[in-house]
Amino acid sequence: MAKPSKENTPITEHLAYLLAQANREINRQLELRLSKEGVPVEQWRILKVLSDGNGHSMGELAGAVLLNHPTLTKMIDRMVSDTLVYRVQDPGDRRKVLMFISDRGKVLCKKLNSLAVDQEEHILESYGDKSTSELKRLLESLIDSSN
Amino acid sequence: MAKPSKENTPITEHLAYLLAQANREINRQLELRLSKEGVPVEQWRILKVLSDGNGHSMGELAGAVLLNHPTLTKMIDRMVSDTLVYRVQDPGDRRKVLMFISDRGKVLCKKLNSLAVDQEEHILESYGDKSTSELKRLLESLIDSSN
DNA sequence: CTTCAATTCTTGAATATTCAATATTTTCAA
DNA sequence: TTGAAAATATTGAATATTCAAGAATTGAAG
Repeated sequence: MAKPSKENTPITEHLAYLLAQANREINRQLELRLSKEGVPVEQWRILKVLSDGNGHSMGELAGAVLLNHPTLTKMIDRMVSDTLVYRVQDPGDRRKVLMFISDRGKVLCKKLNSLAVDQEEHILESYGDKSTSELKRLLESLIDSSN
Repeated sequence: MAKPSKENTPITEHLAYLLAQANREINRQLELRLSKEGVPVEQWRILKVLSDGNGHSMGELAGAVLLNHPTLTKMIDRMVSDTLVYRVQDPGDRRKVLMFISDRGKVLCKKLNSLAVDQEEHILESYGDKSTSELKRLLESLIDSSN
């Protein structure tokens, strides 16, 4: 009888793989919806975080929208050109830049939110209410336990 | 009483976001382990899929390792240079290229598997046996329901 | 005070990914 | 059997991301 080693487990059974696959699929669907407004998912996240009206530093934003710092800087450059957001130097700490959402950004964000809600609703239909909330709960606790 | 609209749900409660966050974190951890052998996660996936010893076409591989086609081609180019895998034209359909793992690839794959198992074990410890298998189950069914 | 380390953000060069176009082979209908 | 459409993989140009270095500011120890 062979030793029951986990080393030969097919890739499709690894948690890391399942997460990547699910993420890829859901993200692809969301991308598709948001492309109606020509906006990448990351920009929607940025707008959503900023839509509390407060200023958020670049470092804070980078963490919140899951982008590393230089990538965020360049994406923000584009969004500033599109007048969706704007920079203000933090008066309390001049190393920091505070990002704010513009009026135009708010308008766009509303449209994007509704597209995103459409998707969540679509998932709820095909996947089920119960599974969805259970999955969310488990993901949250996985994220917690990883820190 | 305001209408209970979902449009203002914070980003952290969206399934798409939770998936992205969990994926990012778990992937980062795996990356860290595999970097001991200087191999990106995608290459481990490729080696693992090919380690059944059969030939796999590029299209098949691309789907299995979650890379799009041109990206895979270029990654395979590198792996061929490193003599981890090799190409054979499919005799039955000469449009296709069949990929095979080399002996060197097999040796590397073994080491990588054990690093990956380490990680899964680490997750099991901190996150729990039950949660892990429940999460896997839910992810699988989410993926199924998205097709 | 002053200087040195740490924090925050940006920049430029090196890499990697993606999109559109191309080349090759197969399929299939006329 | 021929010719057009589909399938498969690669390539090259355009974009995007990352890594390492740089500039500015703050904090804090001496």
